[in-house]
Amino acid sequence: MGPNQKVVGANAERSRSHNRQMVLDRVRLAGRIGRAEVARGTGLSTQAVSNIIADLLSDGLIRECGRLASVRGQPPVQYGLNPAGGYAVGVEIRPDAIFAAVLDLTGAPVATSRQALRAGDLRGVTEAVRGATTAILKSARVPEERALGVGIVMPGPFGRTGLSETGSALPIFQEVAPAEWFSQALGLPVVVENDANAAAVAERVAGVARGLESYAYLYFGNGLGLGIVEQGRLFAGAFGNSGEIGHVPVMAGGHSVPLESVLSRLSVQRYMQEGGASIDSSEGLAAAFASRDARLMAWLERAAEPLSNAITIIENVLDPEAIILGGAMPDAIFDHLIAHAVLAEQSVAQRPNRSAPRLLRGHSGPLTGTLGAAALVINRAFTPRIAAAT
Amino acid sequence: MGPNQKVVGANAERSRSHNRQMVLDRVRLAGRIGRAEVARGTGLSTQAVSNIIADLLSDGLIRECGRLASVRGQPPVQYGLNPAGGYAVGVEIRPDAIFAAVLDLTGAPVATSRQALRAGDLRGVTEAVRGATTAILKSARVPEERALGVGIVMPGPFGRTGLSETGSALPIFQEVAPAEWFSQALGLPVVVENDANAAAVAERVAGVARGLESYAYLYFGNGLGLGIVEQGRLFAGAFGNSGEIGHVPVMAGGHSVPLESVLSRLSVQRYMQEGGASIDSSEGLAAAFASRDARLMAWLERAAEPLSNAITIIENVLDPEAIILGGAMPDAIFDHLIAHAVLAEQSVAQRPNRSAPRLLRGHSGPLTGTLGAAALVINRAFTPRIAAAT
DNA sequence: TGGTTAACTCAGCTATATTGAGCTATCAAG
DNA sequence: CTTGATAGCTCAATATAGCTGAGTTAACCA
Repeated sequence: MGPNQKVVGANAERSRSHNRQMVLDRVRLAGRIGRAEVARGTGLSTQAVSNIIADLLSDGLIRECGRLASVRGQPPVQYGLNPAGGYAVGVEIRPDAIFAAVLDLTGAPVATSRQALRAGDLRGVTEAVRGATTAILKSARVPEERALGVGIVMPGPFGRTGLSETGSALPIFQEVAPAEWFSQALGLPVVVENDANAAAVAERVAGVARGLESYAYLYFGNGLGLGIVEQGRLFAGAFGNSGEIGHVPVMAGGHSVPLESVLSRLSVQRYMQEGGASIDSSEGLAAAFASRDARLMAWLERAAEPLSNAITIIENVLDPEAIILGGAMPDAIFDHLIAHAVLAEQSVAQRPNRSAPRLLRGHSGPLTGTLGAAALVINRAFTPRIAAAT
Repeated sequence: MGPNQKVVGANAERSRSHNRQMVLDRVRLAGRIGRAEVARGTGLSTQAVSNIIADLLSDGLIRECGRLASVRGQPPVQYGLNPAGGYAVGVEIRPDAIFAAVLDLTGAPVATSRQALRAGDLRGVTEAVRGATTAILKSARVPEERALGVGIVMPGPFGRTGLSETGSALPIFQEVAPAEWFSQALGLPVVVENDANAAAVAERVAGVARGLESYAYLYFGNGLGLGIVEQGRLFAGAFGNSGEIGHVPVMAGGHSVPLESVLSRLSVQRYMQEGGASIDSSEGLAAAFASRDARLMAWLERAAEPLSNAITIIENVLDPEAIILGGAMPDAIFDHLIAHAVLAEQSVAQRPNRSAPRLLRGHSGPLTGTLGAAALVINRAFTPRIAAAT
């Protein structure tokens, strides 16, 4: 969240940690890989890679996975991630509940939980997060030393902004820096992001963005957010509030309205309600779509143009490899939106040699944000940086 | 341009180079600074800084600038950049001419030149760039070993895109990677970017973005581009074509048109021409503005809304510290645009504790791109990275 | 069976940062 | 004017970690 990384001087120790993470990232990306190939990919000597691999093995983060039968020479010993080598907790703070999840090192979910949030004040939220964290770690039987950290997703924007009055943000964190606060309270490393960023990272850890370096994630939460990843790094903006694409004005019905008022979870719910149908669950939406509910189809019709508009903006401003659509809506609706989006012909994205489609469907469903929160931690464990968290 | 940096393994040697650049960047940023303060700022030991400073001194990149009278203790020896320690060449390739400039290490211009471009084919352009480079280095009396590199600005988008047919790009570089090509041809390190990115970097090296880490530069060239800098790094996008904000559709006169058709140098020229006045120089525009030419004022009036629109998009999607307006137009017009832009109240940018205004005027005038090209090189010399240029 | 290739290992080397002791220059208080 | 405090700086010793080059191992191929 925000500028929480600072470029820092390199020394032997930090070099090692940087290289370790780089090797780990290679292993993750490749699935299984030999040392020599890691060396070629990282620019390190085989010897250095050997030492680091030995380290990672003894830490239990990776494991041997047989040998590759190659064409010539000694067949390389393959290494892959050890799923049980580390676990990440994800916590999503919503107005009325705390969702939690545990992922293993490969990004596979191990446990999920939900508990009501009674008190919305600082102490109440902190206690609830602490409770959820210890409970889910216990229920997933994660040994203490295998807990890599906690990712927390909470509604943005962060800090004091002109949007604070909208009530979407957690006002209790306008003054307290949430990451440090929770890290202190939980005794574990903590990453805090908004839902869109978390979802974006999750797709890279284990999802459709695997192998992508630069992409954008259009996240349908209550509002509409945009998670931006470039060269493997989250784009945070100066104050950690990038990606508020929901507030961009678009034309709808002849006048200019905020994008998220016509393209978001809340928007579809309101529209359905105006039509007489009250739907407040993903299942309800999925059912309405399955039965081709007229009101829902009308909303989809109406949403197509603003969506295309948003895509044009994202493609031209950010030049991503692909745009991922996902969040708190049913799969089928995203598939429909993707199928019916009108993609501009005149666009830098309209390149003949694309490797990924311009639009992808990401993880969807009510737990997207929670799983994304945990993915933040996994991602950080794999991201090399000669930079210290503040 | 594009993904031309690759994260690479750290070793002692690369650590040193990283630290060197970090120290140099501190010195640049501070103007004059003592070793102890550099050490505190970089996280290095004073000893390490001492060694690096000695290195930089003997390389002539920095120089002693007296001592600071501090409150207590031994007054620290101050160091500052040595302007003559290195020179950067900037080359801007336009359809009909090659502009060149030389900057010293502090970013101050030392020489500029212009020569006609006869042949627009690969060989012709290459020869012209080589000619311009050697000529201007000679005329500025830069010793060979003091030439840091060449920054080249050419119209994007780069590579094959859906926009290639628009003719704005240099088609000869659709297949050849320009940076490697010119580096080979010139025997010097080469950085290639589009005009907007170059201008953005220039403001950071010596301009209004000094001290800013995350900002966006709205560049008025023939079209309209956006240079994005986050945490001191250029945001390139997946294929080096980020920032094509000119192609984003906006409402004007009741229907949707590309932003740059109502907000760009070409747009104002066309509009004036339709009104009967043919203006094709910055001086002409400045004069028209000074005399409050009715047609120009009408254009400005018409441009205000699309500009506000663009600003809203940039602020919400990128959350910059500030947005800089600049490029190939007169100062006065930018000042007018800034004064008359309507900034959304409902924006993440509307924060109470801003340090920079939301809009700034950057360098303007016909040489903005050329000077920016040279600034790219300066910037690279100061940017620490455990990453090798490809 | 012997040659070729590539992966891997071992031991010594080197580059660089850190640590701690000690020196030096300035300011402020007595 | 002396003394103490503070901060900048230097020197020498130490530690970390990656690199190099020679040697070993395991497969394939003729």
